[in-house]
Amino acid sequence: MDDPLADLPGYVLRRASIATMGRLHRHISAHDLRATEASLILLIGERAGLTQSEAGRILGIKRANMVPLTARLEARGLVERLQLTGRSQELALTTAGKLMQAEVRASVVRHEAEIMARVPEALRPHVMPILTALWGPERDER
Amino acid sequence: MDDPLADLPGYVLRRASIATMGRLHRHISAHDLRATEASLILLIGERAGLTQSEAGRILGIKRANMVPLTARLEARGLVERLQLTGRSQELALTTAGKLMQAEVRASVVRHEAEIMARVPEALRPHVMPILTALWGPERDER
DNA sequence: TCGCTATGATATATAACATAACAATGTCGA
DNA sequence: TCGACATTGTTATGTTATATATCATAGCGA
Repeated sequence: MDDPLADLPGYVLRRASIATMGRLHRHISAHDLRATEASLILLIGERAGLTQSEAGRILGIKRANMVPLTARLEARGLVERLQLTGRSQELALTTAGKLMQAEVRASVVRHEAEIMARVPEALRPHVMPILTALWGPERDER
Repeated sequence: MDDPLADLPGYVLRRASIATMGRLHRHISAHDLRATEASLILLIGERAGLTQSEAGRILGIKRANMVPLTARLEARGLVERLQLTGRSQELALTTAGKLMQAEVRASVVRHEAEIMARVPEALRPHVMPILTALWGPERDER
């Protein structure tokens, strides 16, 4: 097919991300979870006691969009909201949630291994530094 | 904030893609174009005579979703559809479309330079090989 | 105490993607 | 040659992840 845009880093980055997300979906759809849901479960598992807004800030999800997200996970009995003060609430995994988190983590580990396997071995050490640099805030480089 | 998922290549890839798309948007919104529209204009400019379905196949956009996309660009006088045979139609840039394509290309070139500028110089040669590898085999099937 | 801000929530809009069906039109093999 | 099949463009519709604006309430700082 020979895509004439294939020499544009931004374009290829986007295509790589879409392709990778598709592969991730194949892994975690077995748990009937979406990528955002899986990321929230992993985050809460790693940092119990987070507030809903804090979690959104870390994952780059707006406060308003966190509501249906956590509501779904709560409805499935994976996450519970503990009233912290009057207005904010801690997120925590239920027992079922912790089980799910372990399974998701295993799936993700497999997925991440598959990602790295696509990259020629000599380039693998450079993957994270490059991706992190592309993510990062403005770079104050010389 | 210290994102505990920041060591997962797939997650960082997605965040990098989102951040980069946001920066691209800042560039091309000056032309009142969305990223998909810009990519289609660039593609047609580079490969005049494409069919609507062919363009969709290259860009990874379903045939059904190409309809409103090309319709918008046609309504703005940037793209025209030439009846090729009875059922398929060539896409081509109008004169205004060619002007737009040149402007978009300039914006994209600037954007791509900014992308590479984020990466430490020593790693830059590895960016495209890595991203291309992550994009995967869907691409190199002829 | 009073005003500002943060939180969770609601309603709503949009972009980008998906699927299913359809008519019209090509193509190809028997 | 012709009939079965595949392709194209299209319409309708649904889903997911975004975004914004607004609100009541609750906590904080001056």
